[in-house]
Amino acid sequence: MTGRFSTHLGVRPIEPIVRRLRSAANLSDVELELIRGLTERRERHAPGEQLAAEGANGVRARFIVSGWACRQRLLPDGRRQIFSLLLPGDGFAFGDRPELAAVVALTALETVDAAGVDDAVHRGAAPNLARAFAAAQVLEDALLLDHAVRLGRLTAFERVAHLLLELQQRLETAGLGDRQRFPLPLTQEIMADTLGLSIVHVNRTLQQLRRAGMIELRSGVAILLQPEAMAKICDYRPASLVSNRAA
Amino acid sequence: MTGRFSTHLGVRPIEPIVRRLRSAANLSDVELELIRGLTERRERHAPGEQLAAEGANGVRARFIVSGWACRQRLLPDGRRQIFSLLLPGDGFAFGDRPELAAVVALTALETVDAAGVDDAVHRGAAPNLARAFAAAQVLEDALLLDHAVRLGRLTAFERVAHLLLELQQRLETAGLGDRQRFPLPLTQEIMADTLGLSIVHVNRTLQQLRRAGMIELRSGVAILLQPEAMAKICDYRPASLVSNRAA
DNA sequence: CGCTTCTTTGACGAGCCTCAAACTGAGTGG
DNA sequence: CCACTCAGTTTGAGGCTCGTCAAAGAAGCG
Repeated sequence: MTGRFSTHLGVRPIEPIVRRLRSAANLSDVELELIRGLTERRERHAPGEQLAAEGANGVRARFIVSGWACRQRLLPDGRRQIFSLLLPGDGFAFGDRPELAAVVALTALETVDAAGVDDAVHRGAAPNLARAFAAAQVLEDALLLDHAVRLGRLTAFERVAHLLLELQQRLETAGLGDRQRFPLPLTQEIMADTLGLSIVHVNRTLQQLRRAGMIELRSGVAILLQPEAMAKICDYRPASLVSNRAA
Repeated sequence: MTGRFSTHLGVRPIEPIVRRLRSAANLSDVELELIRGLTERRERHAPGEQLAAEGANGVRARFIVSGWACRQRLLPDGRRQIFSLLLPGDGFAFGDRPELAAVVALTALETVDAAGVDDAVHRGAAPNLARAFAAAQVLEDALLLDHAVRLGRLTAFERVAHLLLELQQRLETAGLGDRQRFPLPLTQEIMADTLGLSIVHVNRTLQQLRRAGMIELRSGVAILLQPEAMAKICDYRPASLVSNRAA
């Protein structure tokens, strides 16, 4: 039970997508209908299922309706690096570029085909949506740079804090959490592979954050008790500030 | 003296740009002339000079003619993370997206304005160039993911080896090195800030590679004595394999 | 030749990893 | 309804990797 954050029976299941796009650009009524009308080719995926292979071409664009996924790469010896977490409202495989990382479901997942929307945008038929997509792309790039800083120059403590703040912000934008509480359906192994740490060390670092009175974690829900203090510690600056100003 | 690799008095100074673009798509004669005709607004920059600020909008597109630069971010306490090294033939500030990282000269640098080329591509006036730019963009993204793996999941030894292999490959593509030898005008501090390591540890890791008989470093020139063995150790896979197939 | 920047070395300590095992909680089947 | 299982979390012990501090060489440059 994830309580108010349950994602599998949302009354308006498409809403996270709408909220995300609207945060980037004002959409026309026609464009809104285009998004809200996305019901074709809705699919369910089990945790661990691969939605797109690394190097794949021509994958159809999809939005994530509920559940979490990630973009990742595996090394031959089993080491894994997760590049980004994909939340409800996020999309992948837009544009016709090859996939540079595998897309994998982390939880039970619901996705919907967005090839039509992708086409409309590239045909020039949806200028506001095009702007929203461009902004989303900039945001994604910015998040990847943030991630590189985390991996290269932050301590374990800072990395965990920084990631939690990023997730809080993104989920709030998608309408799935508030300033303090948000769903966090990740195992510590997933966090470890995201943050470039071992499982054990992630566990100990989370305990540090708890003992410091900064966070609470219970049954898939995270609570940030002192978001400002956390942001100061790890120099967190909301990446979306960039994207909102994209012409 | 960097010998045969000297970059400051090249007979055909634009050639690295041409070679890079040609490796991604076949250019028409008109497009080639467009590139070779780039002589306006040629500029020199001293090491450390900032060519674009983080968050800046509307920066004019430029190609690097000679010298090395990087994209980077600084933390308030002075820590630095370098996201990518920009080599002769590379460009930056293409498209009208905000700069997500500062662009800074690492050596004496020569650049040339490419706003005209950028415009031509976006007006649809240079379809092959457009394809080359798209491929370059994919390659850049792929390199950033490689970088994230390096930072998150490779050991110091693997990181250094992986970076050297990447640079060998990119410089060979630009016509500035061969399978074994290439110019490496980086201080160990720059490598450290690229690889998420301390200067001291980079130094000791380079010595390890030397003692293992894998590399030689002398006065700004790197020699890979066993590129295949190195590639195996750090699971290096040439990122450009992806980009060459971009539609 | 003297300065500065860069590289190298040593000593030491901290952060993070590995191995191993106990604990918890949510199914699942008898 | 209660073992049983399995995935995930937590704890402990020990050690390696990597960082910090400090200072001594080297190398480039005016």
